[in-house]
Amino acid sequence: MSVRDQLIEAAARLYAEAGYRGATTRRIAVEAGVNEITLFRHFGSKDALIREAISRAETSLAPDVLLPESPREPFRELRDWARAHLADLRGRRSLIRTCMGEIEEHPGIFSAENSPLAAAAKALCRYLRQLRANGLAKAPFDEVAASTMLMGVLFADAMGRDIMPDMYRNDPEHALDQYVKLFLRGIGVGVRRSS
Amino acid sequence: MSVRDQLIEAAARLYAEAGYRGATTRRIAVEAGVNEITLFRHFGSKDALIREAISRAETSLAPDVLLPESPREPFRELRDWARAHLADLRGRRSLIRTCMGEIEEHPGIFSAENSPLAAAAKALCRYLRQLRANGLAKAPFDEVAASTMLMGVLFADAMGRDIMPDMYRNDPEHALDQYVKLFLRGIGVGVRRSS
DNA sequence: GTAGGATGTAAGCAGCCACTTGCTTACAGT
DNA sequence: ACTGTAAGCAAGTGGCTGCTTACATCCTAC
Repeated sequence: MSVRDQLIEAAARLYAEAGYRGATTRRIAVEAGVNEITLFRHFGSKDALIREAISRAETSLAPDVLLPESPREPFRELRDWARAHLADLRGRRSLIRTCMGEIEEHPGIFSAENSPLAAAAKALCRYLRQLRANGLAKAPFDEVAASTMLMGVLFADAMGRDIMPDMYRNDPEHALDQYVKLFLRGIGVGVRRSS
Repeated sequence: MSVRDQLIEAAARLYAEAGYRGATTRRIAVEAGVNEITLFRHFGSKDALIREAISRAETSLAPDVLLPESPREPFRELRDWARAHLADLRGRRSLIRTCMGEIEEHPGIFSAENSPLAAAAKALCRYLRQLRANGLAKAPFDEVAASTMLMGVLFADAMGRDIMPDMYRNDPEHALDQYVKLFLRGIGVGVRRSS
C-alpha cells in the first residue's frame, strides 16, 4: 500500500475515533508510520487530507445485495436487503456518528447529496412502488414516508445498539426479522405467521 | 440567572455546537459573559463543567404528553405522544448528535442508563402490551422490537431531517402521521382509511 | 553512475490549550 | 469598622496545534 493510502486510511480511522480536532497531523503520521512532513507534502493541509479520507471511506461502499426489479418474495428480499444495509451502517457507525456530530461545524465535509444512503432510499422507494403495482402491498401508504421509516429504523439500530445497550438488549437478527415483518404488515403485505 | 447557571448554559450551547475540544474554557467564559478564572473557581476543571452541563441538559426534559394507562384511541394517543417525543428530540438534536459523535472518546459523559430515552421506550412498551391485552392490536408482534422500531424512526427523523434534506423532503407532520399509521397497521391495529 | 524524485531528520514558528498565581475591587453581614 | 466571599485583572506555565524551512538520505530510471 502506498504512503498516500496509508495516510488516508490512518486519517479516516483517527477521524472516526477522535473527530476533526482530535485527528492531529502528528497522530495521523505516527498511525500511518510516516513522517509528518510527508503528510503535508502529499496533501498540502490537514483539511485536504481529512476531506479526501472521508469522501473515499464514504464511496467505498459495495452494495452487495440489491433489491430485485420485480418483487417475488417480499419478506425474504426485503430482509436480506435490510440485513446487508444494516451491516454496512454498523460497519461505518463510528465514522457516521463522528460526521453527524461535527456536521454543523464542518458542513460539506461529507456529501449528503448522492450519498449511498440517498441511493439506497431511492432504490427502496422504487421497490415499494413495485410492490404496490404488483398488488402485493394492499394497504394505502406513502412510499416515500414508508421507505424513510424502514431506513430510519435500521439507521437507529446501527447507531444505537452499541452505545445504548439497555435499549437494544434483544438479538440483532431477531430484531431485524421483526422490523421487516412489522413493516410489511404495515404496508399491507401478507406475512406468514411464525412469530 | 446566577453566574454558575450562565456558565452551565454557555457550556452546553458551545459543546453542542463545537464538541468537547471546540468548547474551550475561553469561549465558554466569553459566551457566559464572565471571566475565565471564575469558571475554574466554580467548577475546578473544564471536564467537570461540561459534565454538569450535559447531565443537566439531559434531565431537564419535561414529558408533557404521556401515554394513557388504558388505550382508547390508539392512533390519536400514539400520534400525540410521538409528536411530543419527536419535538423533544428535534429540540436537542445538536447536543444529541455531538454526544453520539464523541461517546467513544468520552464514554460516560452522558448517562445512557435511566436516560429519558430509555424511560420513553419503557412507557411505549407498556402501552403496546396494553394494546394487545385489550384486543386492540391483533397481530403477533414482539413489543420490545416494536417499540424500538417506532422510537428508531422518530430518532432518525429528528437527527436526519435537517442534515439530509434530500432524504426528508416531505412535510414533517405528514411523515409523522404516516409513521404512526404504518406502525399501527403493522401491529394489527385497525386504522381508518384516510391516506 | 548519476540525476531526480520521494522520503527522512532536526529545528522551529506563532498561536491556542487548560490551568495557576498574585493581587485588586466590590459588596454583604455582623 | 471588620471580615468573608464572589468576581475581576494581568501575567505566565508547559504543552500541543498546524505548518514551514533547510538539509540529508535513499532508491530508481536513464
